[in-house]
Amino acid sequence: MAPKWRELADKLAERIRSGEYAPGQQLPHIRDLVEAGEGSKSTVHAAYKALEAEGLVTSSRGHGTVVRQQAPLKRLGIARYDKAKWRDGDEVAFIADRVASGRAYKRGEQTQSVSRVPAPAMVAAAHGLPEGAEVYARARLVKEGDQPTHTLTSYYRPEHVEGTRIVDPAPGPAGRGGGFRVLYDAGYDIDHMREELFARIPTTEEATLLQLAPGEWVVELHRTTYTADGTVVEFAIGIHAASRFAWAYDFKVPDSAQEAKQ
Amino acid sequence: MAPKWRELADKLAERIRSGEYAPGQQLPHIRDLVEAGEGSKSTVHAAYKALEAEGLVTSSRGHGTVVRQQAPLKRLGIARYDKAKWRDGDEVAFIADRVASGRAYKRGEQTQSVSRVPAPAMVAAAHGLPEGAEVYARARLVKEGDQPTHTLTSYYRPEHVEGTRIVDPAPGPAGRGGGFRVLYDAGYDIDHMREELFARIPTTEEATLLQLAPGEWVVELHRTTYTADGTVVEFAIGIHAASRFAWAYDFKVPDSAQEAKQ
DNA sequence: TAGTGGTCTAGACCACTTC
DNA sequence: AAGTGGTCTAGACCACTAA
Repeated sequence: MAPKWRELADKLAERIRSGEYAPGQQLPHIRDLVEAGEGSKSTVHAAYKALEAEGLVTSSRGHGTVVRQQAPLKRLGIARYDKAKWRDGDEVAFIADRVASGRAYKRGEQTQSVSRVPAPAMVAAAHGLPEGAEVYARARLVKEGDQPTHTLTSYYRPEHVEGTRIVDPAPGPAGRGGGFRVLYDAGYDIDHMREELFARIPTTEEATLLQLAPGEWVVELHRTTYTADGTVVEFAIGIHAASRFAWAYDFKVPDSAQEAKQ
Repeated sequence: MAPKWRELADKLAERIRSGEYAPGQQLPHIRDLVEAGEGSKSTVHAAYKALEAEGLVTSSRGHGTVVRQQAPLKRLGIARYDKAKWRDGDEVAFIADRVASGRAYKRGEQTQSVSRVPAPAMVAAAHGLPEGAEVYARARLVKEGDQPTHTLTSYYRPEHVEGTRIVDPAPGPAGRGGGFRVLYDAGYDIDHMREELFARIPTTEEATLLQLAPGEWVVELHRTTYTADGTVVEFAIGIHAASRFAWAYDFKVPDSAQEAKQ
């Protein structure tokens, strides 16, 4: 026998999924359900809290409890890094994504700050630097309208970017074409990348910054960008609201026996 | 001012992270903390429930509340599909992963069932079949010792696998070399793949099957496998406990302008 | 001011495990 | 039987929002 609060939560969840309670619509008030004999206030509240943790509703004092509308997944493929976009045109990679998905770019959807900092251990390892060596950190918070979707912090070696637009802490994308274009103009043509991703529980700062629903996880993405000779020119860490993104990768099936013959 | 239960949870979380409460160790009993003036039983319980949702502890009736030990992340790179492993040797891809990570393969760590079913919409789309067309589904539950880590269900077109070992519902990997080897022997040499992944809340069945901690998310992976001529020979859906895996991908930066010239 | 969700208490009782 | 976490209640009070 499942607990009473769990049964109530499941009943409401079922009605939400069936569309009986539509996105944006108010759920019954807690006190009404108490009145209706669904349990004490604590019990009904526990059910509502479970629904909130499951991402189905959001509650706020004074307002009530409303069914969340799920933003559609944003699909990220490696095509978002297409050189044609940032080298030949003047789109920034992440803006190109938006154009492709039919959303207009709005000013102010990205805030940026640049600073010179001692490299955290992971950054130092990626760049092959001693821990604590100084690097430039370019931190962005990207929004979709009012809603923050992810942070992205790029770390550069000073000798690669000193004197370029990247170091200029003006807001907005790092000039025409973004960071890759700046590196390109400085003689560092990016060639290949490695992305590593995993999901985890957000820190409280991340939960606040990204306005995460209670219980929502984040996906942390590590991107290492290389030139053709294997030099690391950028290491970036992104923190994404887990419910808003999907990633896709295409690759050849490796064959180490074949490579050995060549 | 944060709620009392939140403050208590944060205090305990801090002690866990600092190592004061080591993995496997018991946390103070709820009634003891009530005695110590940390609040009423409900309040202390709320704090413990939050810690459980955050994956820091597990509680069970009769036993108590102990600090969880986090299994280390298992890193999945595309090297796990290396043809040399399953074509020339007799390792199955997922077993090769374990060998690489120093874990021994134990019999019974994978359960398998094969059935002929109408294709779900997503599977039909991937295979280019009409919805409801029949396909073979090979479902596995993979464990690490006693702990389930992920499910993986492969869908094949009947004409590709009819009469092969794949259709034989015997337990264990699909014979020497696994599913890819069987396809290879049947004349379908796999060439490239597409993987798509996203995080979501588990269904209640998944939470039970994978023994997920309350609040833990899953990562759903869609793998489409092609031969050189673009034929889809396998579409697989994996459900992973989100806290246990990391994925890595290496790729060239695309350049559509360059490709157009070629 | 009235109405919303959120917190907290004290205590009863339940479910499960160990002795 | 004793001890653990989990559920539930009734009611008081708090924090926030809207009219």
